[in-house]
Amino acid sequence: MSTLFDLPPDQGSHADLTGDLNPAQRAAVEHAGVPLLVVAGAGSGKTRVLTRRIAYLLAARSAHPGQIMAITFTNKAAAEMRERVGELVGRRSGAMWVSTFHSMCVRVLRREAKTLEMSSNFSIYDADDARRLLTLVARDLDLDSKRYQPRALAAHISNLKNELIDSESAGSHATNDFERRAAEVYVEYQRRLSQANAMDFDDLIMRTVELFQVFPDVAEYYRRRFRHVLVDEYQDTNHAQYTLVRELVGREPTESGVEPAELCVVGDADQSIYAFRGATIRNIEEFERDFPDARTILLEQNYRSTQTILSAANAVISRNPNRRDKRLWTSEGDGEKVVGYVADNEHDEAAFVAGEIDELVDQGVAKYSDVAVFYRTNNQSRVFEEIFIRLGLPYRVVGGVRFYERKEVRDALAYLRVLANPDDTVSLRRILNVPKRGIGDRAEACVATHAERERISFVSALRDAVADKVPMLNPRSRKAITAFVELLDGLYELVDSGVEVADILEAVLDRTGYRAELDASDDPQDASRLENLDELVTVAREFTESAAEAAALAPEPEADEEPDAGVPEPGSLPAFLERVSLVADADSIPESDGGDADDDEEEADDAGVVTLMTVHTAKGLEYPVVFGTGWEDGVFPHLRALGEPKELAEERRLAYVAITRARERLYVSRALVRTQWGQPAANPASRFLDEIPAELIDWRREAPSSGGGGSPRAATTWGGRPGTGSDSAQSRIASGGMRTTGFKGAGNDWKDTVALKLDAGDRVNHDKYGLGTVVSTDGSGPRATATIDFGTAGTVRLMLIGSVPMVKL
DNA sequence: GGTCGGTGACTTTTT
DNA sequence: GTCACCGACC
Repeated sequence: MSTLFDLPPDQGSHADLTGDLNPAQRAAVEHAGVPLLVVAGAGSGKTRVLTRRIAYLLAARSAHPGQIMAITFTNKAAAEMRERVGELVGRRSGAMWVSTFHSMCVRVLRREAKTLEMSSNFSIYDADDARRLLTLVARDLDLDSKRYQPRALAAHISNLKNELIDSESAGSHATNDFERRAAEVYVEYQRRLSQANAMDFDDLIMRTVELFQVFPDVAEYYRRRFRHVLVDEYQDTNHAQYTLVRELVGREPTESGVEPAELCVVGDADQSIYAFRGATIRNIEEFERDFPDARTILLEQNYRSTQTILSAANAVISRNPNRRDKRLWTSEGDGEKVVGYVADNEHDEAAFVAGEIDELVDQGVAKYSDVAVFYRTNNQSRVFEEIFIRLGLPYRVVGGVRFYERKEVRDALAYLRVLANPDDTVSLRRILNVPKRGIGDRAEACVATHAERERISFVSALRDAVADKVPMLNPRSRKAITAFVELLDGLYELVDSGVEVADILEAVLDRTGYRAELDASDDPQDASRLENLDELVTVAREFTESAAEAAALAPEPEADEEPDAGVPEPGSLPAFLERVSLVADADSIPESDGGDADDDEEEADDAGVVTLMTVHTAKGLEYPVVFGTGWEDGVFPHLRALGEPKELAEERRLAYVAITRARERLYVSRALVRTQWGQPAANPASRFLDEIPAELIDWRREAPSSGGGGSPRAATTWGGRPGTGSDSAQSRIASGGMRTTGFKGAGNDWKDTVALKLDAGDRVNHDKYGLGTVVSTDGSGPRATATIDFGTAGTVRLMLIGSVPMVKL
């Protein structure tokens, strides 16, 4: 870049890009040179900074669009960035790579397939495919499916891949029996993947890193090309993604003199909530160590929420140990207090939420679409749905089983995948007998054994079966297989003759009898399956159409840009499959601010619908009114996190995410008793509730203060000191646990110790439920629970953590 | 080869 | 409570 123009003194177009930014934002946009970390608190305008920075690179620093690579985690984020950059710089944005980690890797891998000695039309296996393959592998290795559950194996192998540990070296990293066996599974799993010409999600990243590391000239090509690398949500990167970024940027000039690219990462360690998927907060925390001359800019001014909401969020997150201090603030004033509510049970809680929404809407304070209800786990949506339906309150649940995870959709896609990649054994075996056509486990095993023995693919083995070359196969099965192979061949002909995806899909559904079977059924679920399949056909139809439109107005290819080799032709079957593999995002989230939402599927009136989702799903979104529900120890924070300081810290970040989604009004609620796993459980108040300063909360309803209907026994059995009589202290008492009024540090304080040791048969007296007998106990340490029969008061499962309002007799 | 009933486990999930 | 998987039956 010419130094002459590095610091343009006064140009109007640059001022447009930075004039309305606060000083920190402007610094982040204008920064040049050393690696830059932008620590962007919730609602601090991070997307704005990223998009402005890209536009600024073009306008003020004479960067070329083709030199820019911006990486996100979700397709939604990528699409939003692409759109907003497009608004700033116009069609030039077409030459940038703005994509997710995974699609960027797929693009590279398809281009460089030859180098890796693989075919560029590889299938992409998602978690479900991976699990199926692992089930096959584990079975073939004679592993006990209880001890070596495919889920656990999948998780372990995924972790290894995230750490860039390949199958050959996994064995030497194993520290126990499970890991040693898993390493064997890993080896065989990789072999089968490669045989199936497939990669799983984690492979996409790992193989790209490997490509860059093993072939420095390939790495140099991309390094020379991408002079600016921007990474969004940096706190969510795992080790493999981190390494990928490093390889892409480079540390020092290459032998032929290519300087490292300019790196800008944006993230917020406090919003890291995907550690369970391998994300490591270390990457953002150690950025300055990884890039020793790096610069860090903090964005703390918030443009979303009231100061009350921000203060609540700050107070909660500040309990996390070892964090970089950061305090969100706003110039917009305090706003409403947080509203708290203690419900008797989850139905009562849902009724409160529904009633409150109703009132807000009646008073004209909010529209339905302004409101979101958050919960920790998907199953908690049920009780809200029940009452919303009863009251006729329009709502929509986001998440849960997603469109592309539905069985019928996956079946249909498996057919398409087999048609695009006949070696895709997992998909082939999935549809072998779907719909039922008389090819059972036994026949499948014969074919599989034959394939293994002859070292041929599963499809070839099927053809051998037709030619009667597969031993032990009974004639009936052979006939069924012959019919199946003929069916496939008919479909292959369609593909070869260039029929468009939607029509191939229609042919699959008709010729296989899949649609006919659902048509004939009177199960209402099958009716909705049919609808989903129709929807899939529509998606395919639109995919081809929009590819055709895009081709018509595509920007001129850049001079230095050769066409991407190996990348599927737009609109084609392989392109469609790639799209649906990498975009598992069909359930669109209703817009909170109405306005620019596409109203295609808006059935309700213009007031929109209430949105229900998990806190995880809510990340990155914002709503004027937020209901945070189920704030109970054992629910949120989740039971599994209670004894683990690290997991507890992640739950607290989740609470921080939940709170900071709210713009104007925040509600937090909990239930004294909640049915979990079919049994009522009395959970204490979430410790996160205690962490919100009492003066910020307006308790609409508190727990009964004197132990409810039970005996008037004194509080001599617990270790805490008597309550101070303040609002929040009272609410703590009745919940089944008095808490200290003073705050303790995060992590392992007295709350995490078991107060009461119980065994089946013990008699107890509980302050609320009275006399009871312990039926059973479960879990240990901080997860200990006891199921207790209180006679007429019912049978209740209680947590034994912290101070329990109960004595052993 | 297909179907029914019992057993056990059960977070969160951007791709 | 519910879903997925396995083993016993038809």
